[in-house]
Amino acid sequence: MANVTIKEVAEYAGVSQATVSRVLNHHAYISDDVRQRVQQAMDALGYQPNRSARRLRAHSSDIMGLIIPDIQNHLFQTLVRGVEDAAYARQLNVVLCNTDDNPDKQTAYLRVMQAERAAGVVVIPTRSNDGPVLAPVREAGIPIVLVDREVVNFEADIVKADNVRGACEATTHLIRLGYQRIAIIAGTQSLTPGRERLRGCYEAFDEMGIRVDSALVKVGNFRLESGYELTRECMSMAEPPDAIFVANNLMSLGALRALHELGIRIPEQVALVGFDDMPWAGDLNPPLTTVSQPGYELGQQAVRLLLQRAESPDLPYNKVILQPRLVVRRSCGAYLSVNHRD
Amino acid sequence: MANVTIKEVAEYAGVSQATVSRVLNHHAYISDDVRQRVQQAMDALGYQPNRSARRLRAHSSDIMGLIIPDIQNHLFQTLVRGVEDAAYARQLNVVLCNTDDNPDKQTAYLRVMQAERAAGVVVIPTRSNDGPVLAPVREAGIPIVLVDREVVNFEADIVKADNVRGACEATTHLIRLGYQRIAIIAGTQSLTPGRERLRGCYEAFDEMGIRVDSALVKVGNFRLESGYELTRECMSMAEPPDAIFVANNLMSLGALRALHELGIRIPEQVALVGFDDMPWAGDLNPPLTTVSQPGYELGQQAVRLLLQRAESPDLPYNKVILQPRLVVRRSCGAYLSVNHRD
DNA sequence: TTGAAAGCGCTAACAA
DNA sequence: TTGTTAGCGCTTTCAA
Repeated sequence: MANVTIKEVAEYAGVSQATVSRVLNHHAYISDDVRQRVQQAMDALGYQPNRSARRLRAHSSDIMGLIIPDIQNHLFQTLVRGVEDAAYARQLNVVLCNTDDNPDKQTAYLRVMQAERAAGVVVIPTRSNDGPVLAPVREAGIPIVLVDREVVNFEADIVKADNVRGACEATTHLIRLGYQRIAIIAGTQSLTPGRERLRGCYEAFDEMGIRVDSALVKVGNFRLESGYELTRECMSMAEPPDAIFVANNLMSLGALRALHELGIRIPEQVALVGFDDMPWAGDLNPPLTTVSQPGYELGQQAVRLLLQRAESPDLPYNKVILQPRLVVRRSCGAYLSVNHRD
Repeated sequence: MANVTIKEVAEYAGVSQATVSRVLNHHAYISDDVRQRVQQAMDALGYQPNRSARRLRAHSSDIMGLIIPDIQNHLFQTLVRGVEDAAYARQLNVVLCNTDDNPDKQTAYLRVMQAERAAGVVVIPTRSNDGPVLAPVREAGIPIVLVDREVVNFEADIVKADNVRGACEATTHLIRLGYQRIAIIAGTQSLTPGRERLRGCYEAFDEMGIRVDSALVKVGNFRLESGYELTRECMSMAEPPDAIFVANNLMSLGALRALHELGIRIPEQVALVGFDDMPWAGDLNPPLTTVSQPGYELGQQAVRLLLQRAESPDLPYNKVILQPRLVVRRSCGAYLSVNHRD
């Protein structure tokens, strides 16, 4: 019943395998008569070409890999949608690999992609020193596009948001609102976004001529628990901050939880600004001010770069930087005077 | 540099391809001497077996498909983690396919999986009449496990939560709290969870001897916008409800947003209970009472059934039903008397 | 314990 | 316009 081969189709249609193959691949120079007979045979038998065999010949396939660190992170979810829509429009099947920020898993998935002769791979690498695992894949002829995070000693096409600018804007916003003791809960410093967002904060302080209190700069790891812990740490200081900038969405949820548990009112007692928007950020308590990254566009651009790279492997590498946007809601206190109902 | 073949390894090591293959597959009866030479050759050359070729011979592979309708839905995200962890522990690589509830995409991905000779596929089908697209895949020898949603005329292993019980508990909870006009925002009725959850509500009304006001039963489609619209509809009634049960997480976020926009206080003016928990449900405004499905366990069980099916294709089909759990927070008004701060 | 050879399903020369 | 044939990289008889 299942797994009909080209040979059987050929016999059924009374032609050679090559002819079936030609029909399959829409070759020119096939008589209508034969084409129809073959089509009918394929339909009748429920023929489905064996991809392994095809790939073995063609040394390539119509799947593309998308390797992300954490499916629970809304930014990556949006990115996935962007990649999928763009890929789907070009007849590429996206296979999603979730590494859980585990380099071993990433290596395993890269291996799979290489072995599958994927048409390309979009990667948000687990670490900045992932070059040695990425390089062989590229050398095997598989185009790679990085998203969000750079890798040392591994130049490649990359799409990312302007983290420095986003963090700088957010921090400036807080300074302008008059907060005096602004705490920074930074993310993993071995990752580009972690470093850049912290840098953005410093730039804002610099520009506004404010001295940084290093006791108020905490470095976390982009996970919820980390935001939770560091927020509690902040608020238990002798002189707690009056505002907190948190470097990603997961950590800001942690911060929110910590503040709720401590019974601290936001933004009256401490203002909060996060990085990465979430569709329900406006439904949180209070509605959360965030720096919104264009996740969907990041994904689309990644596919665009991938296809471009596949076509012209020797072009110089591209760096696409998209602009984030500060979405002001209640948690930063911007609406305190007009909208203060507590 | 890349794409070393078994032939090259064999030449390098001075043995035959067959021998290299044996080393690769950990056959018995190989001299240590040869084994070591081959190993060294593989390392030196950076050999990676070509999966397409392997699969072409073996008619199977070490990837398993996980086909989900919506990566933005937290339930499925948790499920993915459960599947991945279980699969990873058994050396299976999970490829995730996001159908966006689009039957065409689902068909495309199923085709890919079949062509890839996947070791199995875990599917949350887009529609209850997906039987005709699922059947051929199974007939091709690929085990299929359904999760969450049943398919008519397609018996298969299935893992799901006890939707009836979950919805019944939630509704009973609202009734016990004394609400008189309870609205139901139900989900897609062509899907099992949609039907079952609505049934659960009716059961609760029955058991408690309450007459259902059919004007208060609205049927949506499990999407955020749907929850939003129907909630606005409810609240604009001449006699609006004093409590709302919403049949999934996305729709409850929509409901929340609608109520916020209308300036309606929860739970004072209307109580709210959702289905499907989210990690940040406690940080919403107000903290949301939900029926929590064990997404992670659903995923793990699915993999378990899949492997069992792969081993013994002819066993009768299993139906695994896991129990949900009502997580009481503020939105249902249970804490109104003790915790009323507004 | 190892090697030679056939063949998995497909495509692409080359011939006709 | 179609068929014959070789071979992609691997595994697995069968023979040695």
